[in-house]
Order: sequence, then C-alpha cells, then structure tokens
Amino acid sequence: MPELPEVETTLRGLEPHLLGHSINDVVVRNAALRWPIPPEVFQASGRTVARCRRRAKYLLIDLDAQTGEKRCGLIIHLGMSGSLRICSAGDTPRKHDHFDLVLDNGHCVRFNDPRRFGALLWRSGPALNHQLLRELGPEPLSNDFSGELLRQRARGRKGAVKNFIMDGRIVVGVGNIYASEALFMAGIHPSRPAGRISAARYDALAAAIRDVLSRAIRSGGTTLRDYLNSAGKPGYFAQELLVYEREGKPCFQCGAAIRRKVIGQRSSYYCPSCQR
DNA sequence: CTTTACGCCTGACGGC
DNA sequence: TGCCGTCAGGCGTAAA
Repeated sequence: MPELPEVETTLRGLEPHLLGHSINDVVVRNAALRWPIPPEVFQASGRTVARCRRRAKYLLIDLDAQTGEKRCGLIIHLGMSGSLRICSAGDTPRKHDHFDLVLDNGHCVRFNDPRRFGALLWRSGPALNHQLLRELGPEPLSNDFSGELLRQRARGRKGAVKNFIMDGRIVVGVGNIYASEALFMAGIHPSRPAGRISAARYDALAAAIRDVLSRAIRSGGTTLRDYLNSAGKPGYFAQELLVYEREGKPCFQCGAAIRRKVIGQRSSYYCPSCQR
C-alpha cells in the first residue's frame, strides 16, 4: 500500500482540485470499509474545502464550518490497496470504486480499494485530537524527528529495530518497503534489538529514513501492485529500490545475495554482509 | 510498560 | 481447467 510518499503524492495531486471548492455531494456505493463509513460524512455536502493536509498516512480534508460551529472535516486512509483519483462526475464507476466526493466543478474524487482496508471518517473538533491521530509519533520529515529521538525511545527495547521504526508511536509513515530500504542504507540488520544500536548509527538511520522518503516523494511514490496517484498514474520509485523484493539478487554495494526474512509477520529484505 | 499474533478483504500467482 | 495454499504496501486490537 501506500506508505507516506504515496499518501503525500496523492495529497499534492488532489489539493489543487479540492482547495476552495465546495463538496456538492458524497456518494457512497459500498460503506463496508475497514470501519463502516459513518452517516455523518454526508454533512460534508455543501461545505467548502478550507485545507488539505496529511498526518502520518491519514489524509485530512478540513472543511469550512459555520460561525460558532466546531471545526469539521473528513479523514481518509488508503489502507493497503486504496487510491484516490480525480474523475469526471459522470464517469462510470469501476469495480471497487467505493465512494466519491462530488465537487462543484464537474469533477469528483473517487476512492478505489480492492481490499477495503481503507477508511472514510468524519471528524468534528480538531483533527489532531481524533482518537486515531492523538497518539502518533513525529513526522519523519519534520524537525521533531532525529536519531537522538530514536535512541532515547529505543532505550531498553529488545524487539527488532525494523518493528521499532514501523511503530507509529515512535515515528509515523515508515511502512514495510521503506523500513527495509532505510535499514539497508544505514547498514543496520533489521533483526537487531532496537536498544542495542549506538547513537551514531541512529543518526545514520534517521538520515536514511528522511532521505529515502523524500526521494520517493520526488519519484511520485512506489508502485508495486495497486498504487496509483490522483491522476491514475503509477509512481516510479520501484526502480530505485535497493533491497525490497530483491531476494537472491546481488547487493548493489557488495554483490552478496539479498535475503528475505519474516520479522513481525512481514517480509524484510537485507544484505547479510552490509547490515549488522 | 513492550511485544506478539491475528484479522479485516480481494486478487495474483504457483503447484498439482 | 480448477482448486488450494501463499502472499501482498496497514494497523487496531487482544492477549501474553
């Protein structure tokens, strides 16, 4: 699925179509997403989009509220296989097109998600106070994120560092692909206990996380299976992946065969000689 | 507190 | 051709 770069790419594509426009209607064809789409989302009808932003892998569409009314908006998550694209309001829905935000300009934002792990939620009150967002760690591309922070939070932890950096309470947005990539770039073995990594190596890891995520955003994200951006086009970062899904192929640094290992029920890829 | 396993879904693929 | 098992980019929840 969409990890942080894919969500960010989607946001950037949608924003010009949404900002300042009114949502005329919300069309729900299948409410059975990860959580049932709540009827409150229909309150979006007739409201203007005041702001589009991303927190972790959540897309936040903030709507204008009437005077004296609480702030409100929509929260969208793409799950494992979700995508949002701009369509003409009259386009025939395809399989797995579960909902539309119909805009005032003849376009709509259409959500497609074969596996239905995604979500559309309504929020009233500040978005960042929402239960799903409240406990999240820092954004990896912000100044709140650093190797020092990782080192502190890892103190005493015995679990694998790969699971540690994929824990959204530590740092958000690092999914299965970019976790493997960043650990390779930093030369750290994915199974190494998080509490047994030096401050210097955590600095390298934080830098690698920033670097891989920002490069992936520049390439429009990684398309391995489902991901498409808001214009229905794939991202191109897959061709820059160093270890992910390269089991048995030679390491680009040393030539050793890349290995795959299941850590925390997820496939992890690493170079047994470059990563310690 | 940390850590682990599971399940929500569909679809693609490989083996028989 | 079909059937079955496995796997897939997330993440909340329960339980250890």
